[in-house]
Amino acid sequence: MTIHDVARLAEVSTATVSRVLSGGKPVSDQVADRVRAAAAEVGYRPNPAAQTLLRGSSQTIGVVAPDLGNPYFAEILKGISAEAAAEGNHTLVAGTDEDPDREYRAALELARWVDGLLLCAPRMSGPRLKEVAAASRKLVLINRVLRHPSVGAVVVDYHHGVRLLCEHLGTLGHKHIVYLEGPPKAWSDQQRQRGFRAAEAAGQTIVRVPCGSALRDGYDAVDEALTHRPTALIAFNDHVAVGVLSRLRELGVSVPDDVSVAGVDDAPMSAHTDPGLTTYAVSTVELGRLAWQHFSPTAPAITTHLAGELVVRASTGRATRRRR
Amino acid sequence: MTIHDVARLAEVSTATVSRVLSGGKPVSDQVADRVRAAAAEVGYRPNPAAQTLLRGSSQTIGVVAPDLGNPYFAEILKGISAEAAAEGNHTLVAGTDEDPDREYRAALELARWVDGLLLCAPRMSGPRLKEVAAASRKLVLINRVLRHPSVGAVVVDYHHGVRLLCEHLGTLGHKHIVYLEGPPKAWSDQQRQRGFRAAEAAGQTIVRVPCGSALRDGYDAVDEALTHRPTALIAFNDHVAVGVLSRLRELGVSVPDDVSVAGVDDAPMSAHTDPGLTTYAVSTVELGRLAWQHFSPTAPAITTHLAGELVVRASTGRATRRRR
DNA sequence: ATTCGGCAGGAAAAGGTTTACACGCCTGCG
DNA sequence: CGCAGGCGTGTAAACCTTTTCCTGCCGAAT
Repeated sequence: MTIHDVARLAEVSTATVSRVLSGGKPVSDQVADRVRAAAAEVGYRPNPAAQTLLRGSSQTIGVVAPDLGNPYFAEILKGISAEAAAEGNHTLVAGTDEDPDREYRAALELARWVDGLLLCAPRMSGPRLKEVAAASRKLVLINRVLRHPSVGAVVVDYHHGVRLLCEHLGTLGHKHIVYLEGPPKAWSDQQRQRGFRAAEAAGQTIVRVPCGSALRDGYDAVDEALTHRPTALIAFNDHVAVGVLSRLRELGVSVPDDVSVAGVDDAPMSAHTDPGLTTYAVSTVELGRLAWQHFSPTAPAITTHLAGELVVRASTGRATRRRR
Repeated sequence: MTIHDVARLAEVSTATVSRVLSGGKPVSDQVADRVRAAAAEVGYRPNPAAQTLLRGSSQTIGVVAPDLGNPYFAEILKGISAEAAAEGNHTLVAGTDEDPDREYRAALELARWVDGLLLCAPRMSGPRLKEVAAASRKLVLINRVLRHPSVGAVVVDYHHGVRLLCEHLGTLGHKHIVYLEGPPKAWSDQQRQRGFRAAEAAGQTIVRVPCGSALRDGYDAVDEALTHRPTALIAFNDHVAVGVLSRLRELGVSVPDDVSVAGVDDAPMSAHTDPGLTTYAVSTVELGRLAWQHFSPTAPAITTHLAGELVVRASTGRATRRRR
């Protein structure tokens, strides 16, 4: 089952077998046919480990994400792995369950294997991130920036997104808004916070309630959020917002009549909730495509900014007087 | 950055370095410290390709799924990769976009790399599946059975699930049910069909409407489904059912007052739709755990059956007279 | 005192592939 | 007719690690 077996069977050298199958220098048709026949007969396929060892490239990229169950990351993974597969690359994946420490270890571990590493929304500290950058041949970040000469990134402009959402709500008369915060270490949460500070400067009241990034987090945070008597809720992302809608329905709070709800990201299901979710729409397809481009050997180590757009659906409406 | 550099720096042989770092035969403390210091100084980490070549094992499993964006597969991937990571294994992933041909090629490709291959709901033909089984060191299937002496599988009892759903609907007086079919090649769809045949034998009328496995498929299939004037709809899975609910809402069809809706799988969001989705609940955590167990070298090549349970939520109610 | 056993560490092979270099033959040109 | 060059093929090195086998040394036992 090795190249030697094929060579012996075809009565040629291993070099010739390699040339026929991997296409190097020209080989006479007669010999090539014999080799191909022999290879087919024993069902020969080259050993990838040996190829990797020699070439120094595994034709593989690594993807690390905080939560593979989150549709946002699942979509990104789907996109990037499709792009990779189209060019004959493989995708090695690791979930970290939002644990910065596991994330760090997983990244270092994968770095040795892969040609390039994609870190989705990394939570680890800056110094550790630089360590990972040094350990990996190519590092690309999604939704995190890092001042480093060899690291590419593609980030969504959440600052802009939050401002759009707040302006939209402002136009509808909302002055008291609760923001259900994402994971504390998340860079993308900090970007949203910047947007909220701008909204505060513009006269809106923003109350921050700790929450998280999962559906269940949103569901659980609603009760506390309502104690602040907001006229509108903005969730860290759409996944959270779905949980929020669900809990509000349970409590008999009407959306958007009693309270408006908005999310961020435009998850696939967001158009299908009841009511449809107003959100800041980001194309995960585009995100995956841009991230993939950063892996090209010639790609410059720059940060690409990706703007989304406001999608208004039925979950936001005119502000009514504060409840209770 | 190779073991030779460390050996030279510590003034020992490469064999000793390997013994210190990978723990083989005993090494004197004095030498061991010198090696560890040298390794730390140059930040040495063994080359995984070389280790793989030598050991014949990559400490990696491969996962192939029809659609990584489908929460069902995303959850399974999350579970299996977590299990794998806990034992120091990596996860290589490939999406196939429901294309049996790409699935076949991806499986063969991955088979050379990995210690074990997990095929989620494979759509490829039986003969091809056997080919993949022969090419891989260990093959485990999810939601597909194959008569083969070395292939393990874990399958959900969809036949049972559909019968439970139909009985539940029967109790509520439903006699005219539309089933929104899954992908034609899917084994798990055929299992559901068996369940429906049992329901037909019990006197219910089942009309089959081609649909698919994605949210959008459900949304698109509703209009045709309604032409059959059913009192209840059963979707291939919950993902599809969410699309169904959305389209019904758009059409002003009330659930469950005008028509009942049920899904299969109990996706994370199913408890949070409006109305909550009646479904046949399957634990993806359990599914992942069982699949992982099959990768143990001592695991027998058997098919494990996993039963779910009926979860009744608000989307199913008493049958009313047929609309229109 | 000599031999044997045990222990620490070194040399070298094996794992499978690709590719630079070398070699031989044939052809074409001087 | 002789030499050079090109084409097709073989040989062997390189990629990096682990592990087997072996060597040399020291202490203990006969």
